Amino acid sequence: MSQVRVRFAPSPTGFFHIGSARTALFNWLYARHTGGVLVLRIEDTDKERNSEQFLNVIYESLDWLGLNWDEGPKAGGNFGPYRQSERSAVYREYLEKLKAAGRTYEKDGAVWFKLIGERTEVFDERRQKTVTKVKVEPTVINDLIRGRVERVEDEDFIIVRSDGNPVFHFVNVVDDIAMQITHVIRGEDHLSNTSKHVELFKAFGAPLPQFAHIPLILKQNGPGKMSKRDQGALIEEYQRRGYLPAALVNFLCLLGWNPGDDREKMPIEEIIRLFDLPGINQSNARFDDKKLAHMNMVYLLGLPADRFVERARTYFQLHAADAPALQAEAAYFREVMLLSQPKIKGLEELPAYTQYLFTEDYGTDPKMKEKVMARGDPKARLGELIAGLAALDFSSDSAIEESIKALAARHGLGFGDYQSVARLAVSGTNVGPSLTSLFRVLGKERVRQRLERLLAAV
RNA sequence: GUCCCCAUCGUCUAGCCCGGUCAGGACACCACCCUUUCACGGUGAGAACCGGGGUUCGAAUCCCCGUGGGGACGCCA
Repeated sequence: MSQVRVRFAPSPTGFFHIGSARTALFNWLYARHTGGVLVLRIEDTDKERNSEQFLNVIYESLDWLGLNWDEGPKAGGNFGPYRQSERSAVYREYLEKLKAAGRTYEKDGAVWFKLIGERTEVFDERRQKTVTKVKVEPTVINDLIRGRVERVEDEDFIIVRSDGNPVFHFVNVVDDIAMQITHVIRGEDHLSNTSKHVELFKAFGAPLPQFAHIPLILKQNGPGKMSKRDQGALIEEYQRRGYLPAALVNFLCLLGWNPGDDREKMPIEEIIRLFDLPGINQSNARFDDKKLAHMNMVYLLGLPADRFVERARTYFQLHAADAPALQAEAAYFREVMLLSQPKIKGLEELPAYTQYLFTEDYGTDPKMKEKVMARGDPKARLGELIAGLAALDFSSDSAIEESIKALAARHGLGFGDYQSVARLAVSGTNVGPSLTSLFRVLGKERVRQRLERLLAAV
């Protein structure tokens, strides 16, 4: 059995979105699973829409997701060039083959591919024009995911535009032949096109690759497939929001594929081991950002301390470069981040979640303040805390807890009686790490200042 | 409109191929527990075989027809 060769063939005409990412991912998984080769081919035959900027988005997104390619731009290979805009010579050569075989003709300045069979003129209501139908045998494709699919391709189609540029169907097939692609793994939106492609393969006398049409990702709200304009569709958005690429990849794997049991969070090596084309679902999947967010949290929770701190710092640098957090000592920054790691769902919560730990200029949640001040005698508690502060043992979380409990006991109270007002004083809010951790991290002096400031304000 | 694909909780899905399970898990939602706030976590609840025929002792599972969803029908890819 010869080596598997698959390709991911994006067109740099838009941003890189979730659907493209999953197609790339499934090709990558299959290549890695079989020990085959992943080819990256840039389909930039449409000069009007092509752009270097979009091309870089593709490279960066694949890179971020960890989907490396074995052949293609930047990687090289024996079947290049890998940008279709640089392959005109190849297309000319293949076009000559079709011409020599009598399978083309010119009309309106464009080159058409000629089907073989009896021809009749019919009026097409939808397109409001007369078209030529050709009586041909149905094209059969044995799709690895869908099984046997039969479709009749009964109209000639353009393969070279009047401006001389070849179109998608033609270059796609020519390159799959020239690059010796063995498996075509692509979105189901191409299933109907496949009959055109099969006709071309046959006209070239080339062996058919195996086809595997994967289900589409539907937009979360409203009808239809996800497009680059939809909310949450772009890969770069997740990159920007500090999502872990491993979490996104894991999530994407589970959209249309599963290991056959209940496992969800899985190391990529395990996914590669189990992944196979026939295991892919046949039905479309709706995108669910809540589940993605959950997967991201699970990965965040599982990150080793150093890696989490590193990610956190990168996030701050990207989004809050002027944040006091980045001015803080590395050890302090680390401590605050590790306090936050088990509490947050995404890195994007970090700046707001930790802001009061890096500045004295933090706001107070008015609703929270009202609530806390309305219950018990918070001013008295504040006074007691300040008076007893010098005697509190700040050496560890448990020491702080014990000494506050002791202080509370002297007044016939419990820890809880001091908690909410103390938290309000040191953080201005009611969400955050445990109070003892906040005390310890802030240190006695800053805690004193904050307690006194609140007492003075009420 | 024509052609192609698909159909299990709100969502992602297991089970289907090789008919016999209280139709399982996860996200979301709700309740309770844990708790020093907020989360995490734990327990529990509610929640699905699209409809109709057929085959069969027996159908989520096999077949047919509806219906619904999706896609394609460009000198876009």
